[in-house]
Amino acid sequence: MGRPPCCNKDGVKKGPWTPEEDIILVSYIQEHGPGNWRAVPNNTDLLRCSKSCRLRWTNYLRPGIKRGNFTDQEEKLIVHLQALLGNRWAAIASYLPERTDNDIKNHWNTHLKKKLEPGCANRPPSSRGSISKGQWERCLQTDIHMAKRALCEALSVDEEPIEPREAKSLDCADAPPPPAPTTYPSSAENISRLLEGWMKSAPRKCGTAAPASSESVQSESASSQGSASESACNNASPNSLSLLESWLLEENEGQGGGNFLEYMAILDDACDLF
DNA sequence: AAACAAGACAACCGCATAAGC
DNA sequence: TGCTTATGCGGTTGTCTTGTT
Repeated sequence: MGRPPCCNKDGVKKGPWTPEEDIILVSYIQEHGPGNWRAVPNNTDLLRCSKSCRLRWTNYLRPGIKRGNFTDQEEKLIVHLQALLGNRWAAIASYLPERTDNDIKNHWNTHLKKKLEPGCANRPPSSRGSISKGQWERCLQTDIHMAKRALCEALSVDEEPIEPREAKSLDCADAPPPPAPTTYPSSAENISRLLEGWMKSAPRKCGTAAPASSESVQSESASSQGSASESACNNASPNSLSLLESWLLEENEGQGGGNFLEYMAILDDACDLF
């Protein structure tokens, strides 16, 4: 179908969000909860379309979002998940609950893709057009061992980089963090301040502390879309990753198979996306 | 110090699909 | 059952920041 009618309306504001707009949006969600985005511009003074509101919330304002540097481990995980799943950023993001799909996509396009391009060893299964659902599911099942090894690499912080040529580029986790941006839209601290008051009064869903800073928060998902954030909420930690880690840990200790079925379930979830 | 280039990231656009009627 | 609308997702663009000359 076409675009939502709201985006065709005249007078819909575009461009960067202002602090005032953020506050309005956060206040509304505080009161009504996320979801029903259509109602947001109607019930507030926001001159934004519903999509814009949803994106602003999910990509920037939502509690539990980790911003800033991607760790070496996160980068490896993204690289391997991208190799497995292709450019299905929402699916990849579900394995990194503190990161948004947009964030992962941006990081991939600006950092990781360039690092991998020379060899193209981690070619994704191109696009959804070139492979059928059934084929892809079979591929995924057939390549389960490859996936396991890849994730093993991804979760092993001490291991060598995936490819020798990445050695230089993937070591940014040790680099000092870049200076915090100072302008409003880029400042996580501003958002933290913005949310601080709200989080103090917001009902605790996960029993985690309110985010004093966006770097330290646990995911308190109020997101409507969120298998990712909901799962993070339920476990107070990225459960998928924990399962993988524990499974791989057992595997490495020669007790493999214990959590394999659970991991298969995770991969089944990934398959459900096709 | 100014101009330019490159990088980084927030936001938008359009398509696909689920949901409701 | 088909149509309309809302939402989610991925690709792309625009803008701001930072680095270099």
